[in-house]
Amino acid sequence: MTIQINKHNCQNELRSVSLKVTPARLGVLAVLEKTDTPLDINEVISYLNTQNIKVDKVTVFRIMNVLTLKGLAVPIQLNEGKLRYEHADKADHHHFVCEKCGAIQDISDCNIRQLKKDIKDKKGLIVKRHSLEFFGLCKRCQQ
Amino acid sequence: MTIQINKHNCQNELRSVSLKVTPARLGVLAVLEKTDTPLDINEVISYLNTQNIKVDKVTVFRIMNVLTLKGLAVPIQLNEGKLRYEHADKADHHHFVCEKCGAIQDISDCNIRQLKKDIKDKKGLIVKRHSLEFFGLCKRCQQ
DNA sequence: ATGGTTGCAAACACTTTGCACATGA
DNA sequence: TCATGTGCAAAGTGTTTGCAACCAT
Repeated sequence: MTIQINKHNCQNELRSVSLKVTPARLGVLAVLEKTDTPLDINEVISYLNTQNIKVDKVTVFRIMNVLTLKGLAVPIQLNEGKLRYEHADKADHHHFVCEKCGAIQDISDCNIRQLKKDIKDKKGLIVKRHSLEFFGLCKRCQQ
Repeated sequence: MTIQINKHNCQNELRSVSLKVTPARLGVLAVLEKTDTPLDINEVISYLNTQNIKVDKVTVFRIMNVLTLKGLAVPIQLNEGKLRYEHADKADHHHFVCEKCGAIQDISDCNIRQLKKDIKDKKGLIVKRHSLEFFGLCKRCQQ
């Protein structure tokens, strides 16, 4: 049931940006939708495999690029030397990365609007997007 | 004259963290000190070449790693798929990257302290460092 | 003298590209 | 049907590793 609904949503998302509906794209959108932490390419592929969707890594890279281009996915970088991706609908927050165990959790509500305004007023720069990531120790790793 | 002073400083910096003083390391520290924008490995090598310091790329990577480990340099990532480095003494600010021309400029005073405190109080996470980068259009590219 | 440092070759991880084949609309 | 999407091979880029030779202390 839920799967049907999600699948339906994903189809509409793809059609809304003039992309053809394929199993690989549906799977990628579905996992981005159902997952809370940003995923890297290998994690996406693992998920697709559990769903019996067989995709080449290159294809996933291409899907991520086109989803990013169309605004359905957002790439983020957590200083790992690789990109992770989130569903665009969830991308209005930031992340906390535990430096010890690598756990990633969301930090919402960064209230950075004022800062952007200052940058425009004082420096004349137009900020279109920003990245803000925190690194430290999660609860468990503090002990 | 200035060069002498800088060289002297760099030597002291290296000794203060128990690193041997070598031409390559002196050159790297010098360029990090004299440059305002964060540099990638190739830019560092180009500079070293202008100073007639011949170094292998691998060596520069190793120097960057050890300087980072010792706290003399700070790596930053501007969503380019590669690292840039700054001298640690200049690393208490953030950056603005023009999405059109690629120009990088400093944004100081991010006043993010309150945000860190909130994260600790509300979520119990200890933030040791953060990255905050802005992307948009610089003055010239707005026209 | 000797342990840290470097150069070179090779490997590694992530990502992109070219091209022929396959597939969705 | 036909533009678009995919798989496979290969290449590109950034980075790390192994090892022998080198050099700062």
